[in-house]
Amino acid sequence: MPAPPEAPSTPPRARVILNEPLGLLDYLIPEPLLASVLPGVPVRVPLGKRQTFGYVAALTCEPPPTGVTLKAITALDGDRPPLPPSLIELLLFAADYYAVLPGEMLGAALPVNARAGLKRFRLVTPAPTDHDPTPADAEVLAVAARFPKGFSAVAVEKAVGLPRRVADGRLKRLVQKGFIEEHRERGLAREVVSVRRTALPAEGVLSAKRKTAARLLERIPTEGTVLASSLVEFARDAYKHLKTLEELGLIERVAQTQRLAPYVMPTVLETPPMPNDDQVKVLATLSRALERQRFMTYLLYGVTGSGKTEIYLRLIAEALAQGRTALVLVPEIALTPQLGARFRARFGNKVATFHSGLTPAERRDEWERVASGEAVIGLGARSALFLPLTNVGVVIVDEEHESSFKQDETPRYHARDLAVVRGMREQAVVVLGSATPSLESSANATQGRYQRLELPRRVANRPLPTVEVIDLARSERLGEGVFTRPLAEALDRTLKSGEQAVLFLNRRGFAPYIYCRDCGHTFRCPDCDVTLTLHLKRGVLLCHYCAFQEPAPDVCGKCLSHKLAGSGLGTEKVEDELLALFGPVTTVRLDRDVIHNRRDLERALERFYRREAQVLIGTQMVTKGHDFPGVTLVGVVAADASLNFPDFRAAERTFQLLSQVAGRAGRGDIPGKVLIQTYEVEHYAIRAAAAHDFDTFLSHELNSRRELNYPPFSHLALVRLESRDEARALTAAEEVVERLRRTNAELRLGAQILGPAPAPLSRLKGVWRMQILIKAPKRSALRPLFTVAVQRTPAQARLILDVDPLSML
DNA sequence: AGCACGCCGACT
DNA sequence: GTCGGCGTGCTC
Repeated sequence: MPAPPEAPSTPPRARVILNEPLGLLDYLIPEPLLASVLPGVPVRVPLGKRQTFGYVAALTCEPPPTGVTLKAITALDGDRPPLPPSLIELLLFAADYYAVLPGEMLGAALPVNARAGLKRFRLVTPAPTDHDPTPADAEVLAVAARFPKGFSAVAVEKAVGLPRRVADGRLKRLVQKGFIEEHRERGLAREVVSVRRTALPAEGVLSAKRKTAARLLERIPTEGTVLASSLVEFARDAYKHLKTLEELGLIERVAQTQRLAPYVMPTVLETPPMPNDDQVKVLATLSRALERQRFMTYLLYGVTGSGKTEIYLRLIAEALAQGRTALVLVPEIALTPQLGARFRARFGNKVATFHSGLTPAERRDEWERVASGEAVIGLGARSALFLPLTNVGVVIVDEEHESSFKQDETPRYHARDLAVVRGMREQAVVVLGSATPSLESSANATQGRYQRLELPRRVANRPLPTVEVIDLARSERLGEGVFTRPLAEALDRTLKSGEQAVLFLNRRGFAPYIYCRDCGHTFRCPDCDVTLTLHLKRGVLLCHYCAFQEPAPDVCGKCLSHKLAGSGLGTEKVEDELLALFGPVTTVRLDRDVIHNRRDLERALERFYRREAQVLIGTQMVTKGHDFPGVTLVGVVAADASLNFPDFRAAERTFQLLSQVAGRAGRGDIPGKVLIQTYEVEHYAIRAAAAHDFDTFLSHELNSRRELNYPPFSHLALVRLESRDEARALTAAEEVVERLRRTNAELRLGAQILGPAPAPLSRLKGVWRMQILIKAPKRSALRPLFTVAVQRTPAQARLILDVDPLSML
């Protein structure tokens, strides 16, 4: 038989990644658009009966799948800038790696998350009488009743533990029946607002009362315009004050879709400090790599206070000189105004900052400044990974061990890992910096995939603090037993000499556990599988997972006995004890009880920095990179809480926590001292942290991981099934585990499939949680397992797949 | 997001 | 049989 003639060349189609939870879909390209439809170009497309938008991912000539009639692209989307094709490739890689739909990945990458629930619902009162709620209705209505201010579809999905589709369907029916009503949140203004001076302020117009407005006015140049959003950094409610200025006739608003004038940086550019010998050495290696323009990942192991930021700044300057761009990722909490200011002091308006404190409009502004090429340095938390930079020369992930780089909702990507991938695709120099690198990165360095660089000394030759471990089992305790004598005495000396101290404890509240001495009854959350924590000042028992609270009881709920006792301790009790032992000490507390947002955090840190308080008491928050020159003593009240965590990373996290908190001591001229109270004086994580000995910790921990076949010696994935109904969660989990086991056997993947078992937190917010852990010898073994796990969500349960899980609670 | 379809138990 | 109620699959 003669070979079939060459198929007539089909016109190319566009393979589009949509802003919808969908895979790639193909569209015909209308004749006039043939030349302009290229990878990265934004397009409007029909989808079912509506229009949506997406970005061209690729051009293809493949025939469409049978039974599909292709629709055509409606138009180019003129409202959006194109995405760099390399970014689209990254999204596709990530979608595959984390087993999510490409469209879900795009949703996470765009600056204003269209899915974030603009549509909200609220309960109609009184309830309509022409319908009776069916059982399915009642389930959702029960949830609705908990959100008097209104709720999103996502809230129902989470609270009821149903797949999104089911939740949506039920909500729709409830709206039809009149039980709930829909209200839309105000849409985003599409325009970018700038302001311009119109007159010089007459004497006395800006009265003393309008201090903030006056301050803002100073930031507005006499020539040209400045973005309104850029002024938010000088006054939280800048928009309000601008309105005042406008009413006074001092400025006028210029609304536009494009910015006219670049944001003028009012800060004085700083003179870079001279690098020390260690820094010079590290920089030499990094600049050589940058010059060669070949991808390499460096693990920059630099002790706390060793001057990593200066390395970053200089390396970025070199990249910019090459005409390339830079991406800098930092943990959310580390992105302080000081850090932003330090970058802007060097690079002015070339920096775009990106963090959760921005309003949606501000996020879009910063994103578009990058897309337009005006900003060439992207500095931000996790999601800054997706800033549309082109020609990236440097990728930096600071504090790379931080767990906040992993997103804890779908898509559950790890920004550090994807940053390395992005760097690879851009032939960039990637720097992962940390004083306590993660085991994964350390192992990569040991195996030669990354190159390790070191900054072993603090700047200005400041010594590392001395660390002393105090045995809680043997030491004399004072007062209620929170402080041992050595810690109390050290605190006393510090306070008397007018220096500052940091007290760290991993738990907030007063007592994490209340029980009845007569019958043993414990007070537990009705919706979660945890004990309630006593918060004495607020007079409540509080659930730290769902915010359930009830008045602190004075009788046992079961036997009515009055003999209630608290067990364990939290930051509130530490503060109490401190005041009881030392009298009037000024303190700042730093935990979620007192700190509700960035503003609170900044204010509290500022207060301590200015030495308006002598002791800083807090949870994890105190460990993160703050620099307080006055701190000479750090006390870890109890290291055990973190060590006894039911998770294979407990030792690693403890080591990191202790090292980081210890790093807060002695950053000024007086050397620092650290005291760690613990029952586990012999534990290697504690001993190594006390000795500032990362390498000993690393080899210990690697041995233990190898024995138990945990990362970096295996690849993990966690499948969780959630439902309000315990039996449904279990049945669903059993169904999934069966599919996984069969595929594992059939394809001889050699993975271990453990479970189903109740999650360590077996119930949260009324939702039961069953989980399955997959341990695979090779990454490639996971892919087919993901496919069968995700292909069909079992009835009535929510399936969550977490690739490379960081927390298994 | 919006629609088509199929299943199931209840009712004509 | 048929209908309302409900969950699921698909969208190029």
